[in-house]
Amino acid sequence: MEKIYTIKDNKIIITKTDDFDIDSILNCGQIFTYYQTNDIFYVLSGDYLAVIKKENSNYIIYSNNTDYFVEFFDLNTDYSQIKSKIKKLFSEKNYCYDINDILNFGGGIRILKQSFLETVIGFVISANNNIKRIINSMKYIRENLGQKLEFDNNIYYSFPSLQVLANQNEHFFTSAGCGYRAKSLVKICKELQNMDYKILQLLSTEQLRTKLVELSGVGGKVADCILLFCFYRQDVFPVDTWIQKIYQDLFLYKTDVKSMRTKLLQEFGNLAGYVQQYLFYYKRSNKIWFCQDTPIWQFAKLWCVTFIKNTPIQKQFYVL
DNA sequence: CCCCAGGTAGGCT
DNA sequence: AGCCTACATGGG
Repeated sequence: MEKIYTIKDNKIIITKTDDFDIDSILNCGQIFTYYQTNDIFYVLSGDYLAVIKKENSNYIIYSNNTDYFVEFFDLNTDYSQIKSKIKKLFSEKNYCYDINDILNFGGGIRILKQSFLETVIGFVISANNNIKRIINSMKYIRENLGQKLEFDNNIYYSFPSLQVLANQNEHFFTSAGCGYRAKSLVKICKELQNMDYKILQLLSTEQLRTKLVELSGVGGKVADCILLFCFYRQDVFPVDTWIQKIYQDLFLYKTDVKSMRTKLLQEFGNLAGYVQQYLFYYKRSNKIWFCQDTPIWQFAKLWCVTFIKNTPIQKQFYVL
């Protein structure tokens, strides 16, 4: 395997940018704690900050904990190999998606290894919510409960400890813009106090999923996100509204979420997690104009229906 | 003013 | 067990 990075003076230098695109990594919906000014990206995780700049076709990652971010950005995994496996898998099927186009667009995505607490809170807030609002809520939580820290002249706030979070009432989370999820958040912080990340890590994916679903505000989809973005389990396929649309594109029929998950898992096996991210990012970019549920598709459908309605011969067969 | 957003919980049959 | 719906809140 070709190493994609080197470490020099506490900086991580990413030299192979086919497999690392910071914009895709952050905007593919797996993380809610980052921001961007001009061409500089700031990524927050727990107590640490990473500042990422592009210099001479390399990425430079400055951080107060480089080892942490090597793990966080999953830099020791060979994504080229993963992508060629996915290409091979797609070439054996006849989906209407072009895998080369998908990987051309989002091939720089990496699955992050995020902190347990932050991932759980973030994805509980994510339920029936939009990404911008989730980001704002997470920011509010940091800025009101976290510690004020500084790195390289950048002021930022750490993510609060579980103990601090568990002391908050419903009103705090409502102020954070969490809406009706505030109740679940108060509950889950207390429930998390009886859980040990180190022990959870040892469980099988199915066992761990069962445990996570027992938490307040965590259903199947959120559990799958936690399994993927925190526990780095690849044998999960979070099914959200976007994946449901993708499912129809791929298999040409609708079914319930549980069946979709089962089918997608057997379709993609231990590549499921990666495939899910590449597909999600691609679909959400609105690059797929020819498949179902896109504006062009709906326009075409409307036009066809109108045409049939207005055709005299067809009129007698038309049943509302 | 409408609709939607990385769904979930609780009450219903 | 499986379906149905309310749920806050800001942005388009």
